[in-house]
Amino acid sequence: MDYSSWINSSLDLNLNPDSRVSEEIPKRELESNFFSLDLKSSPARQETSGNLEEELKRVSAENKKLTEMLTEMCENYNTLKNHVSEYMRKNNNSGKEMSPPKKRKSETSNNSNPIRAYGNNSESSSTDEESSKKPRQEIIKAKITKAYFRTPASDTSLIVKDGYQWRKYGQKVTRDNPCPRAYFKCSFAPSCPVKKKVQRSVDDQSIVVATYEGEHNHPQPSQMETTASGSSRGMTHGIAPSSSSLRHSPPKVDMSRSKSFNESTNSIPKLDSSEVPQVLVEQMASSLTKDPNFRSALLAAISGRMSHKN
DNA sequence: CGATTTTGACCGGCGC
DNA sequence: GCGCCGGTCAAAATCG
Repeated sequence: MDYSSWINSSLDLNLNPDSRVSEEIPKRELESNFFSLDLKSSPARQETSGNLEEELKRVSAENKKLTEMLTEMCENYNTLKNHVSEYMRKNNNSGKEMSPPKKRKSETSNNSNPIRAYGNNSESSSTDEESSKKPRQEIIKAKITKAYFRTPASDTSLIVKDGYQWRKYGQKVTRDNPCPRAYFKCSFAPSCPVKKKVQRSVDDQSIVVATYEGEHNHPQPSQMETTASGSSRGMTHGIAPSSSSLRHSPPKVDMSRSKSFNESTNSIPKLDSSEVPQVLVEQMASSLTKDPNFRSALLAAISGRMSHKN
C-alpha cells in the first residue's frame, strides 16, 4: 500500500488566488471578506441595503463552500486514518503469520526484546566481531531499531537517507520476502559496530524497512549535509529523516514502537500514538512548502495584507 | 586508481 | 547428521 495513494497530500487547498476558488469567487470579494469589518466601518462605503443583502448572500454561499471543503478534508482525514489503522493491523497480523514458531531466535528475539527501540545506550559496547561470536543471549542485547522509509517501488537500490555513511557488504533473498535484503556496515568509522539491514516491506513495496543493530560510536557525518547511504550513486528520494536526524541514534520515522505495542497488547493500533500522523503531517507540510503555487499565494497574501494595512 | 557495489561461495545456528 | 536459512566474506566488476 502506498500512503500517497490514500490521500493527496497536497490537500488541494486552493490557496492560489488564481485557482478554483478564485474562479468562482472574484478576488475582490475574497478581499472584502477578509477585511469586512474595516469596510463596514469605512465612511467611504455608501452601500444600499440591497447591496448589503447581496453581499451577505455571497458571504453565506462562500461560508457554505468553505464548510464543504472542510467536511471533505475531514472525510479524507478519516479515510486516511482508517487506512493507516488497517495497514498497521495488517502488518501486525502478517508479522505473526510470517514468523512461524520455528523462526530463528534472533528474529523473534528482536521483537520480544524488552529493550525499547530508542531505549538505553549502555549495553551496546560490543564490537562487530564480538557480537558475532558471543552467545545469542548477548547478541539480543545489542540495540536494535527499525526505521521505515517510503521510496518509489521502482527504486531497487535499497538505499535510504539516514545521514550516515554505509558500505554494502552483502545482499540476500530471504525466505519470507521476495525482495532482496541488503546488508550494510557503517563506513564512516572503521571501529563503528553498527550494521543495518534494508529490505522492502512484503505488504507495501514502497516501504523500505531498515533494521539497525548496535549504536554509532561517532557523531553523525551528515551534520554538515545529508548524504546518501554509502554514496550518492543511484540515490533516489525516500522519506527524509525527521528533524531528529541530528541525534546520535538512528534517526527518522520509527514505527517499531507501535509494532511492539501491538504485539504486547494484541489490540488495534492507536492512531494517536502520533507516529504515523506525524509522518503525514511532515509529508503534507513538505508538499505544501515545495508547491510553487502555495508559495506564490502566500507571498501574494502577505504582500496584499501589508499593502492593505499601509 | 581507489572506493564502492555486486554476487556467488562459505560459515554457523537451528530444527528435524 | 543433514538440510535449510540468514549472515558474512571476498574476488570481480563498476563507478567517479
